Amino acid sequence: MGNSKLYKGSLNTIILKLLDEQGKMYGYEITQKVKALTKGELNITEGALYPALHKLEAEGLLDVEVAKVDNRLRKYYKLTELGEKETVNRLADLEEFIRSMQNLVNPDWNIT
Amino acid sequence: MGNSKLYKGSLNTIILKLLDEQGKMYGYEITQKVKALTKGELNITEGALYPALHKLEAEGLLDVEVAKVDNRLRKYYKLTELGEKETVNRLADLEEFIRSMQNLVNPDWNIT
DNA sequence: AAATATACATAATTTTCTTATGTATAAGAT
DNA sequence: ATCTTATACATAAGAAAATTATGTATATTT
Repeated sequence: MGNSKLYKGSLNTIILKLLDEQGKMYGYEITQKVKALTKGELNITEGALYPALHKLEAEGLLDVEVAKVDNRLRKYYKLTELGEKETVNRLADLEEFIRSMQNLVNPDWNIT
Repeated sequence: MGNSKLYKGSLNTIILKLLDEQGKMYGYEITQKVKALTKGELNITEGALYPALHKLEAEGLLDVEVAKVDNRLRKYYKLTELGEKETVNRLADLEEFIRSMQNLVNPDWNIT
């Protein structure tokens, strides 16, 4: 579980990537999705997620839409046009970073 | 270049891995090696490196040996026995983290 | 002679998390 | 019926780990 502390710096990009894929998501949904996709490896804490969403919104990368489901509040986020452009860049950076890390840590891995 | 900000949390493991490979290295050498291995992608700043080395030494994972080459100071670091054990664990964690990130960011990549 | 490279170090600041705490509703378990 | 867990948001305090700026000193290249 030591891994939960290793994703620093990439949370924003993960959020953008998921929203790009899924169209729109709400916060809690994002935490569950990441948990599922990583088989429990990455657990995004609420204390990290919500401030991150607010910041991305403030930067103009996300739009928010409030909904009420089962008498409970949900805030659906989706990419703005600017957000879509930024997603491409940040994703490219993250992918390059991942490749670099692999090269350092395990040059034997083949990525195809 | 945006990448230089993305390696948070993994610097210690990178240092340990390199020392495991190379036997012993000094600080400046580590920065150059990482730069070379990643083709300029990852640039470890001195403000990050030296405190990291000192901390690893304080934790008992590294031993230091001072040398003078060309009238200039060098501090060679190498893994202690404890350091070697820790390297195995942290490297496994980092590899798992990298795989998780790949799954999130680019599930199409095949790692063989 | 000046600029760049080598080689260390630390302090101030910023970024980005974790942990703790709070509110509120719904669903499942005892 | 009550307690626990899940859903769903939020923020504040603190810690961790970087960046940036600054400092010292020697060697090499221009």
